[in-house]
Amino acid sequence: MASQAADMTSSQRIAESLINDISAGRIAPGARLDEHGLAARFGTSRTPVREALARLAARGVLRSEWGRGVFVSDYGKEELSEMLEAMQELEEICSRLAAKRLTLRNEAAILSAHRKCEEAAEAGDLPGFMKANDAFHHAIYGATQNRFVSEIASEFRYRTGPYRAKRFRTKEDMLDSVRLHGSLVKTVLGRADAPPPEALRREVSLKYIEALDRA
Amino acid sequence: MASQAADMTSSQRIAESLINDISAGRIAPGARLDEHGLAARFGTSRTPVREALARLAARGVLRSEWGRGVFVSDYGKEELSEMLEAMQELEEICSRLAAKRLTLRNEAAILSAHRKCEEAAEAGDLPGFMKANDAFHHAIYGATQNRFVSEIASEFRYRTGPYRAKRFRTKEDMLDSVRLHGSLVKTVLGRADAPPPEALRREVSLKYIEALDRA
DNA sequence: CGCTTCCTAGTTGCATACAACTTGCGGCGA
DNA sequence: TCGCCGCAAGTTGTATGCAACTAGGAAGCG
Repeated sequence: MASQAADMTSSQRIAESLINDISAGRIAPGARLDEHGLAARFGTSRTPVREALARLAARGVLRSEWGRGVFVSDYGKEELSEMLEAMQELEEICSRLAAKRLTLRNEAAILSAHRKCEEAAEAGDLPGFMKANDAFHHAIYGATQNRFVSEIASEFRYRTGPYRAKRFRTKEDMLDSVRLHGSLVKTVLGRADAPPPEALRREVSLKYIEALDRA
Repeated sequence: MASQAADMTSSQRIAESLINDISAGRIAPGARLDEHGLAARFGTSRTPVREALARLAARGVLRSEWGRGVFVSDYGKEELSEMLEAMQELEEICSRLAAKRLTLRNEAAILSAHRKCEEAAEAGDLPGFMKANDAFHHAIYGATQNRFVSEIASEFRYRTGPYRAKRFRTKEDMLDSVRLHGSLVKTVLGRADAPPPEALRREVSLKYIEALDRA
C-alpha cells in the first residue's frame, strides 16, 4: 500500500515512513520525535523532516509544542472512547454506501481480503493479520464509490492505528475480529442496510480501552 | 474563531490566513499560490510559507504539483457531488449525536446562531450570514460532545467552503437555508432522530452544482 | 511553413547558518 | 538548608543560498 516510489520528494518519503511506523505502533503514542535524529536517520537535512512533521501534525497524527518538540498524539480513555465512536460512525457510513453501490470488483476485493484475514488469524500471524485487516477495511471504503468518504475514513484509521496495534495480541483477538468481519461481509454483500447494534459497538470499544492498561 | 494571537509562529499565521481566505472564497479554487509572493505579502521568508502550504496540502485544501506550484483544490461536478454527499453524511452524524447529548449551553448557542442567521438573511447581509451560518453549524458540531466528530466535520466544512461561497448569492438563497436550519433546530432541540429525506439532500446538492456554472 | 532542439527564466526542493525560546542545573544569598 | 537567580545546553523557528526540474519560446533545420 505504502509504495515508496523513487520519484518522491524526501519530505514525502519521511512522512510516509513515519505515519506507517506510528500507525503500526512501532512508534508509541506520546513519544517525542527529534528533528536531528530523524534527519540523520533519513540522510537529509532538517528542512524536509520539518515539512513532513508539519504535514503529519496538520493531519492530527502528531502534536507539536512550541520550544519542546513534536510528539505522537496520545489519548486517554475519555478521548479514546470518543475516537472509537467517531470511527464506528464513519465505518457505518462506509458500509451503508458500499452496500448500496457495490460492484463485482469491490466484492471480489472484499472477499479476498476477508479470506486473508481468516488465514492469518488461524495461523496466529499477527503482522499478516494487521495488514490483511487494513486491506479489508480499505476494500470496503473503496466500495463506497465516494473518494471523500473513503479518504476521511482512511485518514481517521491512521489515527486509531496505534491503539488497534495495542488491542490485537492473541489469536482469540484476531478470531473475534474475523467473526465481526463475517457479519459485516454478509450485510454488505447482501446489499442490506443493517447498522451494528449499540451493544456490539460498546463491546468493541471496551476491548480497545482495556488494552490501554496493558501498556 | 480565527484568532491570530501574537504568540503564534509565522507559519501558523500564514496557514490560518490562507485557509480563511480560501474557505470564504476570496481565493478561488484552481488559483495558484506563489511562494515568493506570499512570503512578500506576509513579510517573511519562503520557509514558513512552505510549511504553511505543506500543512494545508496535507489537509486537502491545497494540491501541489512538482515544479509547477501549489493550487487551491478545485473539483468538478462529479467530485463536488461526492463531496456534498460526504458532508451530508457527516452533518447527519452530528445532528444525531447532538440530539442525543444536547446540553442547555449547546441549546443556547444553537438558538443564538440561528437567530443571527435569520437576521442577516432578512437584512440581505451576505457576509454576516456566511459568518452566522458557520457559527450555527459549528454550534451543532460542538453539541455532539465528541471532539473528533466535531473536528472531522469542521475540517471538511473548510473544504466545502469555497463552493458554499459560490452557492449563496441572493437573499432567497439565504432564506432557503434558514428554513432548513429551522427544521434542523426543531429535530435536534426536540431530541429527535430524524435524518433529512433523500429528496431534500439531492435538492441541496443541486443548488451547489448549479452554482459551478456561474463561475 | 512546420517540427525539433536548445536555451533561459522561473519554480520548487533541499542544505546550511543563524536567531529566539525553553529548560534544567549550578551557584549564590538569606 | 532552602529558595532564587542566571547561565548554558539543547531545542525549535526562520532566513538565505544553491541545486534540480519544468515550461515556454526562440532559433535552427528539414
